[in-house]
Amino acid sequence: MFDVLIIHIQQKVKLEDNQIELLKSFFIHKKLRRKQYLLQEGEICKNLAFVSKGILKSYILDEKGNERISLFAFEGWWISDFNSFLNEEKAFLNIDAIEDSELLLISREKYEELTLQIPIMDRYFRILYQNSLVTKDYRLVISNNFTAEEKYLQLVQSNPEITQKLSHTLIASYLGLSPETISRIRKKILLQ
Amino acid sequence: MFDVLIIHIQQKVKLEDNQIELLKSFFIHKKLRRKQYLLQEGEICKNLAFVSKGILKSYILDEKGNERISLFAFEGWWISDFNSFLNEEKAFLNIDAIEDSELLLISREKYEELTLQIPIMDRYFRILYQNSLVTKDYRLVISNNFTAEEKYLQLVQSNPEITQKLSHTLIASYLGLSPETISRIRKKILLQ
DNA sequence: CGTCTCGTTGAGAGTTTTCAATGTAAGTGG
DNA sequence: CCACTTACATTGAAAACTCTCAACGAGACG
Repeated sequence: MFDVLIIHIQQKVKLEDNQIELLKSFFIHKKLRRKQYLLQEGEICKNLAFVSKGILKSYILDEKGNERISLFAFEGWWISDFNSFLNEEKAFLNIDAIEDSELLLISREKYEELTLQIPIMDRYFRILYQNSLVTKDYRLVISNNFTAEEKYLQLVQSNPEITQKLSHTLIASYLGLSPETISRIRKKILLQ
Repeated sequence: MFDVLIIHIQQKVKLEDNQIELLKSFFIHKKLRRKQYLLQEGEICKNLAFVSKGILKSYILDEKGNERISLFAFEGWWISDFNSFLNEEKAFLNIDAIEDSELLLISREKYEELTLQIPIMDRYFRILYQNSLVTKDYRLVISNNFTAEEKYLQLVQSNPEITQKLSHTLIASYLGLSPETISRIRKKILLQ
């Protein structure tokens, strides 16, 4: 149950056996069915979630009720409404499961306690967030400056997992494009 | 010279006096004239820079040579091409000074050493990056889903420092819009 | 005084979205 | 297992949005 998490952490920092046992005690295991919510807009995001199995997505709803996806979280990824989680403000994101999933949840208080009791977890999260920032910076540059076609091609190249496992509708939403645009781009690429 | 940095760090974690002295030894002080580069595309980004005075910007150049800004760094902010800095890959960002500035630079090796010698700096950077992720997540949602007018209004509200101190051209570039679009939005807002 | 940058405005072009229609695939309940 | 419903991908046409190009005036600076 904790294998994926422990491996993920050990790739970045070294944990002692007793630390591993202690670490496990901070988490709660949770299963999520397909389409089941982990978080809904307006709630306080109580937990940081590690995906040990499955795929989740976070998104906002636009004025017409369409999902605008901000993140896919595959196995080995963390997901939450970070602002809500850290500052106890109302979540503006929704989070739900794209397929049946399993999570390890840690609450705000436990998260704080964890980093204090196992200081090297500060290092783990520092490195995790550091890498995450690189990715987000790049996504932001792409979002602001690339055309629809460039955005799609770049995603296919840099993140095949997304384009292989997920529907075009989800991909379109993730890229901030309409499904029709994705369809037309794919057609154009195939004809070339 | 180190005041801004020390205060910034102390807001997030507690440093002992001897740690402060040790910390200072990891940094190099550097002055940058207006328009002077800190980093150019293609170089390896050797340093993480803390802005103790002034304003810097990071940007890519599009195919026509236009600057597409990814970040403004005001006093008390960090700036770098994070991917290049961490992974020693070629920088895809340029960084230069918008006005005469003063920086505190720390190299990759010193950064590593710093976190090892003063472990609480892992915590500082963890919290720093954590907050930065919240901001970037939000920027990404806006970039993908908001109209030009919504982007501008949101920036004015949430980040008045940018709209007060910087030219419309710079703001346009930061938002991924043309200067003409910003001009038209401003006109429309004034008429309302 | 001349030069350069910046902000504004107009017109036209290009890109992407929206709306509507259709066919297909997938999921659900009897 | 089949009928029904729902979701997904595609296509066309029109609308909306934003950019590009060009021109102009104002202000900063040497």
